[in-house]
Amino acid sequence: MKLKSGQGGPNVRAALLDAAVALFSEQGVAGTAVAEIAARAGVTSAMVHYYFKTKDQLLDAVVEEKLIGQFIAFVAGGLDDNQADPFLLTEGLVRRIVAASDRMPWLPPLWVREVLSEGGALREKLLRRVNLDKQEAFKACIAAGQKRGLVNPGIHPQLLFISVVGLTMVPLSMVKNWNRIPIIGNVSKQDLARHVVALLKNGLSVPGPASGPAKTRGRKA
Amino acid sequence: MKLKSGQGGPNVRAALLDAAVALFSEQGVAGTAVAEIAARAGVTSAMVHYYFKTKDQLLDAVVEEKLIGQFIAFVAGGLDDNQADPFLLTEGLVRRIVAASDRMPWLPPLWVREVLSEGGALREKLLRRVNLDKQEAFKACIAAGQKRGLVNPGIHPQLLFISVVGLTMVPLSMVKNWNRIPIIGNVSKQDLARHVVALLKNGLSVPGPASGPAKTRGRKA
Amino acid sequence: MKLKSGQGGPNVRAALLDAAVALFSEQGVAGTAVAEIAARAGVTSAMVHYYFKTKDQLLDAVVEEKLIGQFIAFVAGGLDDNQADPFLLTEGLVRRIVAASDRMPWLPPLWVREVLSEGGALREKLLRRVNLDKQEAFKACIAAGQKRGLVNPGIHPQLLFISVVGLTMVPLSMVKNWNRIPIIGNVSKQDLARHVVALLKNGLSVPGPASGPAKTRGRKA
Amino acid sequence: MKLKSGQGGPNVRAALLDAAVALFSEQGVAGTAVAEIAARAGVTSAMVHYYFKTKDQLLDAVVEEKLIGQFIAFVAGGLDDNQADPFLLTEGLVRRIVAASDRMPWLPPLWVREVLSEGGALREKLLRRVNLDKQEAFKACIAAGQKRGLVNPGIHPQLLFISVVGLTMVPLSMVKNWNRIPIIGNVSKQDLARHVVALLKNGLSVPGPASGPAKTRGRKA
DNA sequence: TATGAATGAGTCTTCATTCAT
DNA sequence: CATGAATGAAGACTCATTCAT
Repeated sequence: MKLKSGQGGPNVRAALLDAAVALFSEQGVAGTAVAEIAARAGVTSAMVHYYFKTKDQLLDAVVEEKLIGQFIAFVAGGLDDNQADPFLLTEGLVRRIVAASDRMPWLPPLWVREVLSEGGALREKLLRRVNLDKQEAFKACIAAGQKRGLVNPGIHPQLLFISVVGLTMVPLSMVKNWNRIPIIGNVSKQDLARHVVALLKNGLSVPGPASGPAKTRGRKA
Repeated sequence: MKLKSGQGGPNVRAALLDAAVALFSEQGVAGTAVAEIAARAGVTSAMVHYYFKTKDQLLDAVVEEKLIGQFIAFVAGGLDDNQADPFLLTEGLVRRIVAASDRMPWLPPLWVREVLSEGGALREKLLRRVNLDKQEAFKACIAAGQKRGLVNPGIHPQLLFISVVGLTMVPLSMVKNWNRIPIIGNVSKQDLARHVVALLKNGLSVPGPASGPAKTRGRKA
Repeated sequence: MKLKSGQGGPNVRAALLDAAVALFSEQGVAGTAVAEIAARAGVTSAMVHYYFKTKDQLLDAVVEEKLIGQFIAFVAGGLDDNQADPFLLTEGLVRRIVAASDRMPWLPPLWVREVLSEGGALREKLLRRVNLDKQEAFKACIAAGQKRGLVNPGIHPQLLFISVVGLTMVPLSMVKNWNRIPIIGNVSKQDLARHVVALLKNGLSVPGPASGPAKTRGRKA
Repeated sequence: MKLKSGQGGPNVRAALLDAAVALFSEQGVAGTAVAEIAARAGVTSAMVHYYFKTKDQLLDAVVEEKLIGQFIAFVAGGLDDNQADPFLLTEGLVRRIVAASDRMPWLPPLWVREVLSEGGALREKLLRRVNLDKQEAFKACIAAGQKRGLVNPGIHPQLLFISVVGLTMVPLSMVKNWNRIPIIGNVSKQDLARHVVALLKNGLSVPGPASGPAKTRGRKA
């Protein structure tokens, strides 16, 4: 795996970033030594400082190039259409996130631990850099849907985005351990996508004439 | 803040556990030095080893006494009734979790980072000790509801529990930062509870005669 | 084994000294924590300081009461007679040392490590307190024997005492491990005593008229 | 004393090993801090871990490179000849050990404290690695001598090797303090070698026609 | 007497970082 | 570009010692 001298350059930088996200995903940022990242990339820890100066700046690069440039770009890239329809937009978001976790299996654990968690090592860095327009548009789309009477008025448009994230990222971050947890057992990512889409699309829809589903089903039947 | 002698003993142990969960919640387990915990409790770091022997055993105590004894006991304690009704059961679960985060504000960030995250410092410890019967019963209740035609068949009973956790814990873990995130802005925990309950109860209900909510809105309009 | 309160007193002090020599023998002085000694005696480490003030003063007590009062007194006690005969004196010394190791099995390892070793924790303390008259007398007896033509003139009277110590204490300090060392194998303390006595008595005797023992014994016979 | 860069590397490793054996010899393994070793070699304590990873692995290196590679190799190297003659073999062993203590003055105290002592820090490590063939051959040579009627039958062949060690190592380990001990006083290593050789060669020889030297001298005179 | 609680100093070890080559 | 060597700061853990009760 070691890179031959003379070619290194950009290769090494990329290899270091890949090694970094992989290890951060498995062990967390605080639990990963710079030397481990270097070793996984087949170089010395001094090279990490050569390319990124400090561990903190390596984190900046991870945020910029991996989280924003790779993950967010991928997810946002598939949402440009259908911005009018809250249901299609939401479904698309879910499917893009699940699809992203196939290309970037390191992402969900890293995101849950270092972005979603208070005090996560990447949280502040990401918030400072990321463009929230897409989330703003998502919220607006939901809110508009509610005004048009298409969307369940009990939903908080501001909270739906984070709900989607929680519904997808948390299970995806545990994907490797699903079979170890008896309650979850044998489910696939496709099962997860279907489950979340079913829950969200039905949950977003306007409740039927009977006021509340829980209370009224009895009457219905 | 220093404790006067005569009250030490058990008090200090409890104070150390409290300090530990607070700091773990803010900085993560790996990012929290034993000395910080001690300082927050007003004692020397040697006292942490006096009461817990090692940092790892301190984590054991946190899992046993705080996560299981305090949080899980509290949440599970409120679910004994209504086990027959999937809707009431789910709503109750959500409300207990939100209520728990009032009494134990340190919990959600700690849970997201150290329990939900792969490689989280408390994950394995908790899985080894916790009793999963309640989760099993939850899954069974949902599945039974589906068989009786009361629950949305698109739902995966095995995934609903983790969905509830993701829907609640992730936003709750960011509660302190809600106002800093423009998209979320000014919402309360009560708003969150209402939102999640609305989403889940409607999402769990059986879709109306029209096949899918997303496809049918057209007709309405 | 725990002592009931109310009786403690001298019992505890003695138990602590016993525990100390046992542990020092097994783990060395530097490798033995005060708390271990206390635990072996069934009390708290604070009691060690109550009875001996500091670890260093505990060492003083070990030297005074165990090494001098117990071991040296025992060995010297058996040597009062036969001071005239170098052979009997030497044999007696060997036999007393071996006998002492039966009553005080902790002694040889402790002696080798902490008295014979340069920088041993008890070395200086012992040298400062011990009365060397007996050793002086031993040396004188050997020297006198040489002058009378009874003792091998190749022997250094000043070095014979330490030779006896080395010949006995070193093997005795390894007694527990003899069977683990294939070269030594199955020998008893009695075997050791016989071996050392044979070696010393013959070694001390005046070589035959033939110049070298190895080459000439043939001729004699 | 600090080493200028450019010569570092292997030099520092060797300097650390030298510093280690010197300090272990003076203060014992348990009594020597890693930082002391580093300081004596003119570097930081982190360098000890750079070269040896842990203190325990430093001990492994001491055993391998200093005890086995240096001392045992030196002593065994001089014994290849004369294996047939028990007297020459024994004398050679003594002289090699004494000669070794000139080149490696740190050895005898280290050997007595950490190899001969039960629970010594290097004891187990050495026993696990060392080749005991030479000792086996020594024992066999003595035993063969006995069968041929050349060697004192009172000697235990299995115990002679450890006797030689005790006779040499114990006094050698105290060499620095000889003049402080009045009984020993002013003797040189050469005196010691002569004394031990005289004692052993005569002791090994077959006792004269008179049954026992101690009992018969009376008659003689 | 005896203890539990508390501390401060010290030890081993890790790690981000630097630098000469 | 790339490395090996070196460091300083920090962290977990141990331990002799003290003291109020």
